[in-house]
Amino acid sequence: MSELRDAALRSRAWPFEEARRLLDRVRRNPPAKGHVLLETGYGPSGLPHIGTFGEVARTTMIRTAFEAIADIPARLVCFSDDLDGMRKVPDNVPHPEMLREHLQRPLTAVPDPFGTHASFGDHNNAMLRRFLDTFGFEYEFVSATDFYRSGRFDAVLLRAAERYDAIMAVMLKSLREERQQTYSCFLPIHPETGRVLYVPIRHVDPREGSVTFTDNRGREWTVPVTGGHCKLQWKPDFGARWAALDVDFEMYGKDHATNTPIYDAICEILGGRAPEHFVYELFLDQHGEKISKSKGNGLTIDEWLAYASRESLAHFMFQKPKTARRLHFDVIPRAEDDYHAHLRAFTGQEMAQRLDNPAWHIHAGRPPASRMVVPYSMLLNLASVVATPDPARLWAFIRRYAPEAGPASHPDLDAAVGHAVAYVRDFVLPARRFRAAGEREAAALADLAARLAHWEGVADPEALQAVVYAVGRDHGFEPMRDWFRALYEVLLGASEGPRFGGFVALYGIAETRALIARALAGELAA
RNA sequence: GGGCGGGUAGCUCAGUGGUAGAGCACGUGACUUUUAAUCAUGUGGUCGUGGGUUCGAUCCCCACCCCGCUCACCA
Repeated sequence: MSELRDAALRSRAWPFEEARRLLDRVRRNPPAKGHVLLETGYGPSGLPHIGTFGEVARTTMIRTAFEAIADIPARLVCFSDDLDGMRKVPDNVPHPEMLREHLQRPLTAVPDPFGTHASFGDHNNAMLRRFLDTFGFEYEFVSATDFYRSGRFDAVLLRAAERYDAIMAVMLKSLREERQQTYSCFLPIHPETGRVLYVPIRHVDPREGSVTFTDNRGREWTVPVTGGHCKLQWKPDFGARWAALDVDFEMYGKDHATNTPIYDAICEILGGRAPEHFVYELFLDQHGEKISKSKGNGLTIDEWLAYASRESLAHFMFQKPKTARRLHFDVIPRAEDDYHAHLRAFTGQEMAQRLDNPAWHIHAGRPPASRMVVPYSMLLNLASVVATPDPARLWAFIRRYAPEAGPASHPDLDAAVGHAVAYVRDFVLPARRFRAAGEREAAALADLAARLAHWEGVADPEALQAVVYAVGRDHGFEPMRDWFRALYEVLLGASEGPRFGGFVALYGIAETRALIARALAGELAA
């Protein structure tokens, strides 16, 4: 047995814990399909959110761990429930009035409000795939609409018609009396309106494989359960899908946890074997409230990626999936720095430690070397005080600490510089409040500009600092701090800032004079 | 009511059956000139409560307390 496998079989990292459960499962009962199938589900009623990403990232980590300990291949299916009826119009998409006309129709039957895809469901599916591809996940995408219409689901749907009573017995037990009256596991799609109907089923014909119902205008219809003419209610849909695909593993958030026995029972009624489960905790916002699409709290994937690396997000997802964790802007810098700390630690670690290292799981066992010689939290600080949206200026500061560093040789650091200046652009610069200079301050500023105009030689930070200080002294500032405060408030729009000589050296003497001129002309405070 | 998670330094959180950790914050020093964006260093915790297992428990087991989430209509 290899050193890796030996250590992996004993690792306490959660992906290995899960992988071992999966391995036990297939040892007892090897899958006829010759591989292990992991599934993640996606509801394309809105844009993919960070939880969807997390589910795929975590499932992929388990898959990677499984492949390290088993000789059976593992596949990952990303299943989009796009035959689901659109229950409400999302409030963050264009043309809501158009969408309103298509309520209750399958998402793949609703026109794309963005006008770029064949349907709204296709659009959202494409968004999901774009995100997954950006991260380099290996997966097979399956559309529920295709799955139903292509007939791949038919055998299980026919069995559901045969065992309708058994399914209903499981379902009704979980429902209140009121809902029991109208419940059916089959949701017929109206042949004329194309809407997914939540109507009582009057008759199920297992031999014909059809269901009969009455629509809201009193007309009676009989439609096949197969071929996409009927959809299954979501709980039976889960179990039926597991049975049809022979799914071995699926994780979901704890809001689904109570339903596990129901999903499993349906799966078994339909001849399947219930997969292994993993219930993860939900994400909270900075106030400890659950993150939900409708509330719009928490972070989007795009927001995270605007201010930190993909790997830092993967690192966040690796951490403690069974603990409810806060997901908001403040956790980003730490995620980035922790990720790089683990990359650095990896090199000197024994195999057992490596398998517990998040970097192993983020990079499928082969993490790169970190070139992040300046911590991201420091970069943010630095970018904030310099208040520059220009990566080159930030790089000039970085070279004071790390002269050997550069954008080409340190791509991860360069990316972090880009993220830090994005942060400055989006949060620091808009918060700046410039004020006009007072009379004495204006005179001192004009004096400083004049002395800078006569500057010769290199822009030495210490020499420039001496000039700045001399100007303050000559104009009678007491305490001297008032002079520096004035510089920051008038020129930089903040009450604190960098050591000013150093700032002038890096910002540029001519540029500083231009900045003073604009301030004295009242352009900054305006 | 069922299920799940958390309770460790002032704050946010790591962590391990063998003397308790980080970041931030705070204190001090490095600069004869505001500030820290740097470096060094220090203060700081009966690891929720009570019991059990153990040579030894913050960690494992049991009970309890507090906080939060989640499910019960829909997905």
